[in-house]
Order: sequence, then C-alpha cells, then structure tokens
Amino acid sequence: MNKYPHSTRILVALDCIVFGFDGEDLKLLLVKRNFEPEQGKWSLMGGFLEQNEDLEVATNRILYDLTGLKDIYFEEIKTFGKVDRDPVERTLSICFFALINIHAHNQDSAKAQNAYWIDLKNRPNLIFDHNKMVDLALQELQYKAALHPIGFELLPEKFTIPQLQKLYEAIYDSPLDRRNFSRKILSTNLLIDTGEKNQNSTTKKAILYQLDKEKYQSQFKAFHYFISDSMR
Amino acid sequence: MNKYPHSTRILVALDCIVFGFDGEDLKLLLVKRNFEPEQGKWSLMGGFLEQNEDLEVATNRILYDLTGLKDIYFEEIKTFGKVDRDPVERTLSICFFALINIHAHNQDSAKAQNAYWIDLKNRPNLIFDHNKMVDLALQELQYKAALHPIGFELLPEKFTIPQLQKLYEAIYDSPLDRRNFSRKILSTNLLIDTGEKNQNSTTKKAILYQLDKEKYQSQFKAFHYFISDSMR
DNA sequence: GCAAAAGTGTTGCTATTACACCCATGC
DNA sequence: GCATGGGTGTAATAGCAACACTTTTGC
Repeated sequence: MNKYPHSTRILVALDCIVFGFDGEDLKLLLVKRNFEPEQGKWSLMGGFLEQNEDLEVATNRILYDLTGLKDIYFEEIKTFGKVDRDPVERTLSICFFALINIHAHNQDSAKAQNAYWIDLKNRPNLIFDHNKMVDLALQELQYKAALHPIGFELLPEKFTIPQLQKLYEAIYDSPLDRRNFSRKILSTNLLIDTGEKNQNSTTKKAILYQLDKEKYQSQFKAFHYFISDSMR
Repeated sequence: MNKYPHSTRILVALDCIVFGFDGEDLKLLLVKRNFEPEQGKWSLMGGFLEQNEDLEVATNRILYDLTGLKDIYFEEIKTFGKVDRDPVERTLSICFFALINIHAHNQDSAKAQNAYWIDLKNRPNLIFDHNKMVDLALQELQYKAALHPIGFELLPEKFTIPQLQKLYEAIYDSPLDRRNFSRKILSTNLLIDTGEKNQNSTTKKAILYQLDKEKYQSQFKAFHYFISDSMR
C-alpha cells in the first residue's frame, strides 16, 4: 500500500441520479439530507468509494441501499472534479444515472435514506453541483433513449404502447404522433404481445406487451432512432 | 481539509488514449515506459490528479505535456476502478480519449515522454487494463464519429473529401462508397470550399475544404448519421 | 492516349411524415 | 349512442443505396 510517492490521495464519492416514471411524469429519487453538511437541503443519493471496494460494487451497493433493487440499469456519465466542489473537503464525484421501475423498488429502503420521488419538472434546488449533474443526466438519457431501447427499464414487466409513448413524451417533453410512434416501436420487433390487455382502462383496453429480452440484448448497440433528430 | 470521517482517500490517475491519423491509418500515441512499474513495456500516457488541481486542468496538463498542444478535443470515457487494477497501490483511472492532428503536435514533447505513434491495428500489448481502455476508446470513437463531426479533429486545417473518407474507413475498418460519402458530407454544409486544390497528387487534384467552425459548434449536438448503422 | 483518382448524375427503394378511419369500452 | 382512447391504413415525400459516366492530371 501507498507505494507511489509524491501523489495525493483524494476522497472519491459516487452520486447517483435515479430516474423513475409514474405513468405520467419523469421522477427523480432525491434525498432530504438529515446529516451535515447542508442538512435539510435536497441532494442526490451518494456514498463514498471504500478502499477495498471495486467501483462497480460500490455503485451497486449505493443503488441497493436506496432502492432495495439489484441488477439496476445504470450508466456512468462523468466525473466531477473541481477542487472546490465540496466545501468540506476536496471530493471527486463519479456521477451516474440509473433507471428503475418506480413500482418495483422498496419504499422502506428509500424511506430509510430519507429519499422521495420528486417530479423532474418541479425539482428543488440541489446542493453543491448536483443541479448540473441532473441536467447532464437528463441530456444523456435523452441522447441514449433516442437511439437505444433503454426506456423499457423505466416501465413494469408488462406495458402498453400508449404507456411507452407517454414515457418518451415525458423524456423529451414534447408530443409524439400516436400512429407513427406505434409503428416505429413495433417495427423494431423488440416487443412480444402477451395476449393480455390492460384492464385499468375505462375505454378500449390496450394490448400488454413485454420486452423480448434476447433481442433487447443483441440489438442493444444498434441504432434504433426511436426519436427523430428534430424532436430532441 | 480531511473533515469527512471514516472514508479512505484514493490515488486518482488519468489515462489518455490519443488518436491520430496519418492519411492512411489510425494511430495511437503510446509510451514506452522508462520507469517502474512495468519498465520497458508499453502503456497509455497518464498522470496523477493533484490535490489542488481541477480535473479538467489535469487532463489538459497531461495532454499538453505529451503533445505540446492546447485546446485538444477530448472526451471522458469511463473511470476504471477495480481494486487490484494497479499492482502497486489501489488507483482509480479516469480514462479519456483525445483526437489530434498528427502533424500539428510537437515531436519533442512526445519524445520527452518517450512516446511514439503506433498503428492501431498493430498495437502491442499494454500494461494493466490499458488494452481494455483502448478497446473502449475505439468503440466510443466509432459511436461518436457516426453521429457527430468529431472526425475533423484528426485532420489538418485544410483537407480533401477523399482524405476524410480514408479517415472514416480507418475508423470503421470498412470501405465506403465514394459518391454517397461525398454527397452526405457536403449535404451537412459543414465544409467550406477554400478554392485551393491538393497539390500533392499525381492525378486529378482534389478540392481542399475547411471546416465551417460556426456551424460545427452550433450543429455539434445534432445527429448527422455520417455512417449508417450497418457499417458500424 | 492511357491509367488513376476525383467530381457529378440517375434511379429505385425504403423510411418517414402527416394525415383519416374504424374499433372497443363504460356510462 | 356517444365520448374517449386504442389499433390500423394510406399517400406524398425525403433520404439512401447502388449504380455509371465524365473530368483532370502526369507520364
């Protein structure tokens, strides 16, 4: 240990932007801090990287503590490294976003962390540089979701095309044509008709689909153009 | 300083994949290590993040030391954080790639670092997890260059469309149709005809273009589809 | 004049848009 | 039966792939 001379060791945090979707709006899982510094203010969920912990392990640990979920989809965004970004001590923040099915996560885990789902559009001011992190995370989500089928991570196992459309409309904050959207999604062949229909509807019941996980895996890196350039 | 209790400070390195293009092949600027550990072996250029140094500043410092260039295009890829990735001491590596005009950089700077341009296709085995870093960097370059006009960063100020095509063919290691490529590039309106022609040619002299930097900036985030999905 | 490289043109196809119409459900 | 939301259809257009031909240059 500590054999490289003359170089400083630095505190390394992980900060996580957790996105969820309640059927209408995009939500963020935010923490009302009951600890110093900035007690009482809102922040992202985070934690410190431990000496004997792989980075991926730490990420999964933080997400599990917050949501009670394992195998969450997450993606590293950027490392924030201004010297003075944390007033207490110089701290790097490795920042990533995660997508979860808002109904699958464990409410108790969230409560234990003093975390709440907040509407993305009405989000409060966050501590430190966390506002910038959220802005960047939303940009990355919009970027990735236009090309790759990551949106499904935010939905329950079975979902309808109109639900999927509402999700995309929330992500891009703009309306999409119902008919063209449906055709585009179905043409990817990523969806399997379950034969069931959404019973929670007062009008025509929409078909419930589920993701073809094999195709999802194999086609993940292909470009799908879910959203045209002009919409983004 | 050091006010957060109970958390370990960690050594943070930056490792840089520098891409260049000599007109025929993609090149990597690699360092033949004249220091321990792994002296005599090949590695990426890197350095440590200092206590009072912003992350971006450190990145620019390392790139400047290596190439003698400022304002280099670079992009963060990922932070490598396996506990045992460096045998000497646990070290995080914030990994990024940079694109430079191979003829503009300062040979003396590179020599001072014991760095050489190596053909990407014939690259030697690298130390630690640096092979993985290069693989990932190439993937990211391919991904980004298919959608955004970053390829120009690898070319001199004035260049011809056939040169640009050779660059894209090197990046994707696959041939492109001359006529369709030309049309696609010109349709972006990113190129300005300088009126000059490439004199280093024994046959028909190609038109020298330069980048319209204003359009480059403003359209950078738009999708351009330089390369079709099937080619990637 | 000929070989080699660069510039421009055409055509058929595919994908995307911007629309309209019909069906199922609950009241 | 009617309002609401969901599923399917179509015609015009734009963009793309796969081609051939012509021009410039050095020898």
